[in-house]
Amino acid sequence: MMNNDIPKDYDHKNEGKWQDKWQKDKVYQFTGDETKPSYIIDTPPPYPTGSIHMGHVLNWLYMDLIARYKRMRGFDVLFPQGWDCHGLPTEVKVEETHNIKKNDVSRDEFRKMCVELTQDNIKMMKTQMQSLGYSQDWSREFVTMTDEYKMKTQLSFLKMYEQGLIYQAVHPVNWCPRCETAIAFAEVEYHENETFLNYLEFPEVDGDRKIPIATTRPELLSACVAVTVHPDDERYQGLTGKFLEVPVYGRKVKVITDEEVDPEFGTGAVMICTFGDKTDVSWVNKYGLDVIEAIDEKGIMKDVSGEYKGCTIGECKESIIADLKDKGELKKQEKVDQNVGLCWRCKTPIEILAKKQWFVAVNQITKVVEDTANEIGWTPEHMKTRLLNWSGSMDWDWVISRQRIFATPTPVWYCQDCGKIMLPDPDDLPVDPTQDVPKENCQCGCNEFTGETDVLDTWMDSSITPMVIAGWPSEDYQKLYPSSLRQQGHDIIRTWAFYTILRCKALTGEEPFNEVVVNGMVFGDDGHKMSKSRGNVISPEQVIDDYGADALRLWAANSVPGSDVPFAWKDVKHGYKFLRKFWNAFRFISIHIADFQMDGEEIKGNLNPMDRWILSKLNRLVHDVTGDMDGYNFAHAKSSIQSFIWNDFCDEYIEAVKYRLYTQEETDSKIAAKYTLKTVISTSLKLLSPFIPHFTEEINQYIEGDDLSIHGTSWPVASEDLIDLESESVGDLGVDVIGDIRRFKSSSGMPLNVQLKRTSIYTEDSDTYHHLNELKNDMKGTMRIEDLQVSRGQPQILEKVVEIIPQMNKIGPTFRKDAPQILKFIESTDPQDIADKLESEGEIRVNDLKLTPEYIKTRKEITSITGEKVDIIHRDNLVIEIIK
RNA sequence: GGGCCCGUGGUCUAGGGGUAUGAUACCUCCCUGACACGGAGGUGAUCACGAGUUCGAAUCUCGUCGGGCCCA
Repeated sequence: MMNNDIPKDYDHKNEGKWQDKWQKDKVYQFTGDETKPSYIIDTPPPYPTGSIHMGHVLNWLYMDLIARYKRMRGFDVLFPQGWDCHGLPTEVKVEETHNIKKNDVSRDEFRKMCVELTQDNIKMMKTQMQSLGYSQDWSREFVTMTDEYKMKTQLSFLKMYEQGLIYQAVHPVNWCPRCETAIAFAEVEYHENETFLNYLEFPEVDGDRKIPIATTRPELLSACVAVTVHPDDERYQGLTGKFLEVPVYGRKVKVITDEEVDPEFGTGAVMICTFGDKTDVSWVNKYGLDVIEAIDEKGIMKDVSGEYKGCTIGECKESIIADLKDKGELKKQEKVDQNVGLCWRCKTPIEILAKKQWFVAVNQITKVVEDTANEIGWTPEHMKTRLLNWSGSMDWDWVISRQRIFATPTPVWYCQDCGKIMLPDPDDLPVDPTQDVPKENCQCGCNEFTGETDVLDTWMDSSITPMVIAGWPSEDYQKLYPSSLRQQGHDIIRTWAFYTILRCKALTGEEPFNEVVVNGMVFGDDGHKMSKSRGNVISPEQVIDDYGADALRLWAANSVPGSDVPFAWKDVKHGYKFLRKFWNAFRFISIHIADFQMDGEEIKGNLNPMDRWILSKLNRLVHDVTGDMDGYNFAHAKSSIQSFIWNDFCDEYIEAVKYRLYTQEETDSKIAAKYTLKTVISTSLKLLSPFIPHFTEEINQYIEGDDLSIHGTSWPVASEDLIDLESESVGDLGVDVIGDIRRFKSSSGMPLNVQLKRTSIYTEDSDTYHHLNELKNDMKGTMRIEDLQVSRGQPQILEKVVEIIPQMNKIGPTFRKDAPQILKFIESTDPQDIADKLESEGEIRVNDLKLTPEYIKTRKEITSITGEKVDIIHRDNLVIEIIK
């Protein structure tokens, strides 16, 4: 050890140096040579936005902790990193950056721009990830926009199509008429506004009744396919199954009933259209109603609108209301509030259009997904319930078509003559059907094809990662499949978990991962999920600049799977303080153990009581922390280590060992102290290394040199023989008595290093007496006591018992329902009388109950002092008498 | 509206039938030969509310209220 090189302060700016070294030395490389059992992490591929956020920090820290821990436990760990590239935000960003609309350039050109942007974003995020010290094996990086990956996504499409799990059908989608694209629910922004509820009348076809209908969307009259009322609504009894005539268009529509109708709203009779809102969609599905398309992709009324054909939606609405008014068919108008869905980016009201789409037949295999979910271990367990509840309530299949450009193309052509679907040969993948053509003619003889322009949902890419990282579709992918672990945030359980289990099970017949660990959300200081739109974001880089990655990691590690974590600067600062504390302790120790050679067994025979105390605690710590890591209880692991180092080791042990280190000769006691210091430091460094990899590496170089990374060492094994409750209670006694005297000095204004003339400790308990004698040197040396006496018996003072403290944990189980009698007795009797009686007779009869000393504790005070002026400290079964 | 989770000192948090753990903030004292970016002590919680089970409930049960995530 080169102690004179150790700087006075720890500098977190060195973190980068270690990160570079780890990369250079390939410390985290997966070997795959099967000399060790493998442990595979199905790392979620983030969307390359260009910057990582606190959610990533938390999510990846869990994976990194597990990866590092498993490596040290002897596993060959595969911790790859991928990027889920495809998606609308990138298309939007490219349009903004280049100031174009995507249809202004060729699909290919547009895609190229997206690829370039994504490559830049990946590069930035990769740098950020490395700056946090995450131990991914970057030689295993995967990127979903590459040909290699697209080939896999398309192959998975073909295989599921062959199995009948992918099909094409007409389906409603959210559509932005301005952007001319389908958008996901997540991309719909809801906005409150006011509109008119228009009251019309639909005459009965075979009768005289006129049914009042209230609608906010009269422009969709042409697309009206039914009228529905609540089954219990007395106003409309006897109407079910009858036909009504739609005003203006004269078409006949049936009356149906449904529980979901709110009789209080409007007239209680609702017209169902294609598609006024989401409820319309569910009714159309539920009752198999017709689909009449009145609005086209640009938001223009179609032929079925009759005279309004060619109008915009707004124009049509205006005219139709005016015309109805003229004819006297508009009975009244009423203002109502409505929640209208807008396109998140251009704020145009969205429409629901029916489009031909590709689907994954979710409903066919929900049961299989559920069974598979039950075979996977979930931490926390209740996250599985979320998934099961979700999958049980799926009523639509999964729409995988997207009307976009930057995504994996749907590998399908349509014959221009007969419309037959043509699929590519698996060997030719990946294909872009808008550019490539099928190798063979259609069965009908035609060789003209239209390529599918719709691309695939990005979840089609990212739901096969466990297979991809294992090398699928190559034959030997099963060696690395299924993954050992998937780590993910709970906000997207319903997408990633459901889709991944579904797809992997369908394609491989096996579950994708053995275990799932779910992390919570990171909250900002407003108590909400940290997000750009809420403006409560703190960037990881900001924290790393000021306090370093390790301090940030300590913040994130102070959490457990499933629980949300508030971000707080003070927690980061606290982590930083801990590093400094450890650094200083290490610097002190290094002075003393600079040339110390460990040569085990002989030293172990010479251990002092305080050595045995700290070593027992250390080994118990190793045992506990190992259990915590296995159970993913990171917060508990982290705080136990931290409190051990800070309180037990620094505040107590080091203080109690100083007097031994300051002796001139190399006594056995001094050697034992050095051995203990070095053992504690080295072992706790290893326990901490997954949490604070840079800091522990920095210190490790001073102990071991920089040839061997601490991250290549193995996890400490608890020496059960050193875990000894007796040694711990002896040491605890020493810590307590030293603490009492330290506090005494402090409260009587004495500097800690001033000598005490004489101190006597009295006890009547023979074990305590024995233990105090063992600890005599430590107490004397640590507290600078000139003359320390340990005696059996009582000091020559008068004392009074002022309180009897009932020990509920003993009284309760013994006396059960009689416990209140005991408590009442204690409360109503003079404490001194109780103590005296117990002292003289060993028991007290309370009615028929026998109260003995083990059920109580006493608190005493000195009432007067005899002889010399002394100070007295009471503690459990001993008394300390101090003469300054 | 539905599913799941959570309400513990000012703030954050541990525990999950026996009188509440720690951190932070605040106050007081102390420069002790690693660390004042440190140490010692202190103030501060009827464990969201209400009922029930029990000798005993923060803990179990039911209900109410409040919050979060996801979904409609």
